[in-house]
Amino acid sequence: MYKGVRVMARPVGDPAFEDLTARARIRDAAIRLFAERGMDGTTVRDIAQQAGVSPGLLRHHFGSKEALREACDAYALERLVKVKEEFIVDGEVANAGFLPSAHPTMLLLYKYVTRSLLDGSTGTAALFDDMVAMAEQWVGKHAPGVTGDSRAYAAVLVGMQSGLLAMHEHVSRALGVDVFTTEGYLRMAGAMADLYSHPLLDPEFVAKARRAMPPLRAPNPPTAAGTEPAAEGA
Amino acid sequence: MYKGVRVMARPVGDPAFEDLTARARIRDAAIRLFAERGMDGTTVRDIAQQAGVSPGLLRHHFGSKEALREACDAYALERLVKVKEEFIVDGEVANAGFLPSAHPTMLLLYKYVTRSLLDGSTGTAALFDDMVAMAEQWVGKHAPGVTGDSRAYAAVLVGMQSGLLAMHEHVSRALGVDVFTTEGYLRMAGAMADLYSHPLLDPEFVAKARRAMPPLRAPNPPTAAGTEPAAEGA
DNA sequence: GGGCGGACTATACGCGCGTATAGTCAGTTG
DNA sequence: CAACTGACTATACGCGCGTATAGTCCGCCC
Repeated sequence: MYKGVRVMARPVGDPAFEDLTARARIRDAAIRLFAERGMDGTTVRDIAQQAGVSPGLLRHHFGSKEALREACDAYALERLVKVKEEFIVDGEVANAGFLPSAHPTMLLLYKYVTRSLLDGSTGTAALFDDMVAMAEQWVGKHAPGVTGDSRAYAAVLVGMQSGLLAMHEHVSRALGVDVFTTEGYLRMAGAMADLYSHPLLDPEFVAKARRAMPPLRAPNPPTAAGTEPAAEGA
Repeated sequence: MYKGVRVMARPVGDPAFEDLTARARIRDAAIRLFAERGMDGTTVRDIAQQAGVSPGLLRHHFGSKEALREACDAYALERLVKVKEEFIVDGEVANAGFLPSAHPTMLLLYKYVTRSLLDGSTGTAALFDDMVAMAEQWVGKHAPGVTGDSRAYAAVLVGMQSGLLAMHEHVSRALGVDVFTTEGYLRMAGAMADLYSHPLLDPEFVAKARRAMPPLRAPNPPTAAGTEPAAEGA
């Protein structure tokens, strides 16, 4: 155990902490901290302290901070697809789909991947693309009222889903409960079910709005206040 | 004009660049860079260079980087409410609501605010809360099929909307067009209109899933693979 | 049992950051 | 004209970062 600075805060919920190899402890600490503060907001010294090792050991095992991130990405993705496989095995979605997500471990991985998307990881970006492709395929089969741009529909669907998690801090504040806890996640999922199963907008209203769109495509649409991104102000 | 390092890249789309006061140029450059790379990813030296002034002048006018951020927040919010007022004046929403958003200036401000939400600005966090309150009120009046948790419904709605913009990089990649351009934004809006005006999920399926939720609220739900956030792996 | 390799720590280097401060220069005011 | 003010630059300080490197300790194999 690293004694450089007295280690006070151990991952409390983690029973087998001492049993893990240092390499695994570093990776887990990194996932936790990257998920919480992002890549830039986390220092290798932070990670090392959380893992109970010296900063140098991190470099010994992973080579660099960037390489550590890639290892975390790979690990998170591997575990996620493993769960996904278990729940899609026989044909279609065996379970209700989002329910295994309510497990604390899954929630942490979701949080990590979500943050990783914002941090610009190429690995999770590829995951996003896969999900869009899957969504487009799904929409093509079970298609509800998609006007024709199924690609955009799928991209928006996946973007909203992951984006909602990206806004977890604000959604949690509005709900008074952390949406990355089982309780909060289920409450959020309930509202999402509402949103997805009942139309929110009047189709007539939408049609009218859609008719108003084409003229806006001009290079400089004739709209409200302000000329260019930089006008004088307060 | 600052000559410390030869200034090559000026904001090209900005005709009245030279006419702006240095203070305004700094603020505009900051909004642009904060929107693009976030607060942490932007240095005061970057901002100063973009604005064509010395780094010291930034401190002279704004005091600190954090104070500059707050000035940007205030400016962005002020301009946004000004536009919002113009489009809600007489009673309800006069226009189609999201259409003034298609203006380039608005898109930049949206991008800024979205990023600011992720960067933890208290000002934009308050804006988020306001929007949730407004959404809850709206949903209460024109209520579609909300089961009862209108608060969560509103929070999810606003979270998805802003979160979708937070994922703009990935959505843009999927669509092959930047969603913060007028063209891309309108395409995205079209898909959103589809999504909002037609139910995506079978209400029967949703009801079944909802019935499966309560048992999961136990502290450690009996779900898939993995024990705790940290098990040995790849 | 002697050497070899890998896990691990201590220490330091160089860089870029936000910030501080002293100084220059033009315009204004009595 | 002298004094003052405020916009602006030059320069430097200190800190914390990612990274590099030298060294220690211990189990393993011939």
